[in-house]
Amino acid sequence: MTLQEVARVAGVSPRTVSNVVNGYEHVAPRTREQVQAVIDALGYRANAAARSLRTGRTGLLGLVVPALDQPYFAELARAVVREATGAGFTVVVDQTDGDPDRERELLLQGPRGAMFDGLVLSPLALTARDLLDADATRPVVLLGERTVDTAFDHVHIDNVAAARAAAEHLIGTGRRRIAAIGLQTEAHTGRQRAEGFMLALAEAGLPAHPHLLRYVEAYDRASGFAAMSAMLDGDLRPDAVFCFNDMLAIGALRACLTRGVRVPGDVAVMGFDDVEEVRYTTPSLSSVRPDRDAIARVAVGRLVARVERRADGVGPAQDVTVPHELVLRESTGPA
Amino acid sequence: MTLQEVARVAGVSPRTVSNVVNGYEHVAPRTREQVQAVIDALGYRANAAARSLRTGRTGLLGLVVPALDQPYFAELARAVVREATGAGFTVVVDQTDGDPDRERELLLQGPRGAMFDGLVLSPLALTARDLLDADATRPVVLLGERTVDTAFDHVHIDNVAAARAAAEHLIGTGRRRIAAIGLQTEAHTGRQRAEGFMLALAEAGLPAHPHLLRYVEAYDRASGFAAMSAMLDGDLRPDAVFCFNDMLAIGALRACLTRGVRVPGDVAVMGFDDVEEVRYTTPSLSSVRPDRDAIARVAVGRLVARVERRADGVGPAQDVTVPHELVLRESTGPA
DNA sequence: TTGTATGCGTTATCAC
DNA sequence: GTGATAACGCATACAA
Repeated sequence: MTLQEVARVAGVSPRTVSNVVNGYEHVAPRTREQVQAVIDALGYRANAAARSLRTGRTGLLGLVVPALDQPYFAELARAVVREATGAGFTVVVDQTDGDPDRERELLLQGPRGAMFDGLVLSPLALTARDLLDADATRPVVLLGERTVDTAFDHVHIDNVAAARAAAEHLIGTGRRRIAAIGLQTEAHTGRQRAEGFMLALAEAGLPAHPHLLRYVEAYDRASGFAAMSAMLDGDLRPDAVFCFNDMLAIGALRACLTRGVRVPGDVAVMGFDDVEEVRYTTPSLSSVRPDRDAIARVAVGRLVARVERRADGVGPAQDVTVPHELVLRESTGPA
Repeated sequence: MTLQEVARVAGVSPRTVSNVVNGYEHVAPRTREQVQAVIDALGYRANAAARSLRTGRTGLLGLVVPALDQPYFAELARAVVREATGAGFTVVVDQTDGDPDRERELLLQGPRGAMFDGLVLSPLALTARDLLDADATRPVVLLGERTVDTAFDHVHIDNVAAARAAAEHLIGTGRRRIAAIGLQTEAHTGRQRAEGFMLALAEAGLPAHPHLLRYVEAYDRASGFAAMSAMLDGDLRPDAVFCFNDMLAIGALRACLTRGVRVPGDVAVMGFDDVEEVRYTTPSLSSVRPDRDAIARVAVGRLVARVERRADGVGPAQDVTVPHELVLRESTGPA
């Protein structure tokens, strides 16, 4: 079932059928009607491969995340797919498991990468070097702050300010031995949240005891559980803990309850991301809520603008900060 | 950068370059070496659209699920993406939100033209009529039991047996007023799990009190919370509740704890799906674990076999049952 | 083992 | 406003 056949049946040229299919304006209403009737009758669908070959575009956007089964990325993916669909694009989701090679390969349009018109990349392990070396031929939007002067658009929340606000809230409710779980040596996110946390402590004149600063390998429940358990088994017990994402916080919460440590009575727990799950833990978790819909909207918007070479799609890389807010629930006690 | 140019630079014909690119066997080692060198030097990458147009295949598999931010589907998606990647395919994930029209549309043709070589579809609202009418031109694997004689492969667990085993376990620990949350009038999954539940009750000579049989609109935490709350506010309090998925169970758990109802002391709670999340609730949730990896492996395997027209990829539709197991944790008390 | 030539289905460039 | 026709880049039937 090709455009040619439709043209033959409708008694017009392929050109005219193409015009109808693509909603070209200058087609006689009567002609359009007749052609459309034939299209419907024959159930004709344009061949995506042929169209791509001809136009050089695929209608595919890539979304690259560390892992789809992490609730934050699953929720983000949902939002991105919705946005892209609205803009007439289809989303291909790729998982990297934080493998730098895979992230790099996708950034540089490896085997699969060549297929996309554009890419939303949530890098976990990409270095400044990678970003500077990257000479991508297609538009790329990076999620996360712009740490180095690249040609890529960036979309992010203000992680430093968000973490600082979270820590300030804990301090404001009278907590004094405040711990942090989720520090990382490399990853930008972990470093920025640590920075905000430290700023709040310094500002309040509180010490940052090494025992209360916990590095983790991964931002998952198991790591949060392990880190909190280790902390509770030590001599210096925190009276509050700020976890750099919700999964860590859920693991930490479980560690507390398992040991009979009351939350928020003995320890206040604060998470980050505000995934759906934290509303249903017991106690429910306070968290920092990035405006996920805004992230998806802006990221897809920038990408589509560049792919379609719209007026707002040319020019230098943009750096967009979207809002976040502190969501207070039971785990941090009454304000 | 086309295959033609590579051929010109290498001083061979396009045919030879194509042979090298596609790993065709009968190429002189020396020729292969030289051509490969040119390919590397020029950074040549085959044009996916042209290849698709020529071969009629895209290397894309579609995965259609109700919603990516439901943990079960996120975890399933992750497994499917991993399997497909291993088989040299890329996965496009689509969400239907349980919209029958979208499911039907995707079953029949997929978005943006028939871009997929095959489809894994997890239907929520598709009717027998839809499946019988469907005259898909591409291979489709349906997740969920084969309720009507279609031409599609099916992959599923034995929902009736699984639900029955779960209920039997609750009965075996001495519970007598056993409730179920998650009944549905249409969806097959809900009906099959209800059937298994009822069988276990009947077998034990226990009544199925209407107050303890809860229908829900959606399989999410909020619905579980609402259903359990309503039940606890009534006169007949259950001493156990079997929720037809983990999200319902998490909502139910939260409802119990909010009201001071002890779990598992006053009420035992059992979930279904065994998503990562239920290991970290307090108390941790017992659940039925479908072998998700097996589901993904079989589904992608069947699909790829048919797409590649392998020996095991022809012939009538297959119906594959994969294993499940009961995972006992704190919420159902000691066995 | 490798070269030549053709066509996949579409859109775009020219005419009319 | 519409028709004829030429690419787009690749894989393969057929030839050599």
